[in-house]
Amino acid sequence: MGRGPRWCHARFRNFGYKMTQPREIILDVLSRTKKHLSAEDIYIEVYKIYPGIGLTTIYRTLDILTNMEMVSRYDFGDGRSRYELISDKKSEHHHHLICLNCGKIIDYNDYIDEETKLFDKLEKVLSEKHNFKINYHHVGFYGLCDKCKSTTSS
Amino acid sequence: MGRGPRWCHARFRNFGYKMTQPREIILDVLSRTKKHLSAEDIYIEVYKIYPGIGLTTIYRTLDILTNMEMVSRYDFGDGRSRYELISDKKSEHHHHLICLNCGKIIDYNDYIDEETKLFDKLEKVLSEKHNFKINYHHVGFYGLCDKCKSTTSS
DNA sequence: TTAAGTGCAAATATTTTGCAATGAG
DNA sequence: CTCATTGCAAAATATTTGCACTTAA
Repeated sequence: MGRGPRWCHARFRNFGYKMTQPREIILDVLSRTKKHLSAEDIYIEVYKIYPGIGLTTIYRTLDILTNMEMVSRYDFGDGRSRYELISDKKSEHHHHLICLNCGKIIDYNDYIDEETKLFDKLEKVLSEKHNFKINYHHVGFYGLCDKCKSTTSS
Repeated sequence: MGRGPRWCHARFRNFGYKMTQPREIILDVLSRTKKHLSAEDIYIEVYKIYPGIGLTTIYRTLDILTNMEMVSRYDFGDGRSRYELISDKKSEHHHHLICLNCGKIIDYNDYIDEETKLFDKLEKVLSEKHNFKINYHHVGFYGLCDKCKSTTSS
């Protein structure tokens, strides 16, 4: 499935939104930098290309993209939301290890096939049972990373 | 494994903390009200028993309990952290469906056995591969609940 | 006795909102 | 043209910190 500028443009129109320069650039940043960006991370990247940008626009665009099911929004517990483009490609699907001490996030995709199989089943069962439309899922393992494990005394 | 006041008291001491009345009551609230409470939820409950309580103490105690691996901290994307006691009992283990529109959270434990089996394996592999100490994991399915699915036009 | 714990008030940090100006279609 | 979108400044929220007082051990 192609997801170029043309596809996005049409998709925006279908949802009753206009395609604008800030929105195009935000999408570009999201597609170039794959991993769990915060609103400010995105702001900084967009600013390099389009210094007129405001943080408000970042937040509002991310809301729209989440509604359009193009972006997943997740919070790893460091007090800010993180966003990623939702990918079709199996190879890009991944989950997270999150360090409770320093906030470091490690992506992994070991056993992703087995996970996918189970999750496909789960999504089907759960969405029927609870009459729930599932857009995406997240899996996170929380603990202490390499460094913090040896450092932390608390 | 018993987890009464005595067990907790000892555990606190082992970590170099003192057991205090606010902490006891917070633990009591957490054990009576199992599910994903926010700091303020907890504050309100504790206040009923101990009106001298301050929100700060709630936050500080929850930090300690997270460090002590007695509580899991999770953020469902509504801008506040949620906390639950980590349970040994398999029957209490559960995961979540989260509505992106209204924030409703549904607990489920269908296929928990299959999940558990896979996750035990994953935890072992991941913790070795990344030299990471895993305290707990969270699984969340994000989408639209029954009500919001039919209401939302956005 | 004394270091750890507490509550308050103030400080941070993130996200949201009101509003006048701008721009896409 | 017209209405959605934008950026700014201000507001709303959640969480953290400084500090003097209190308390468990």
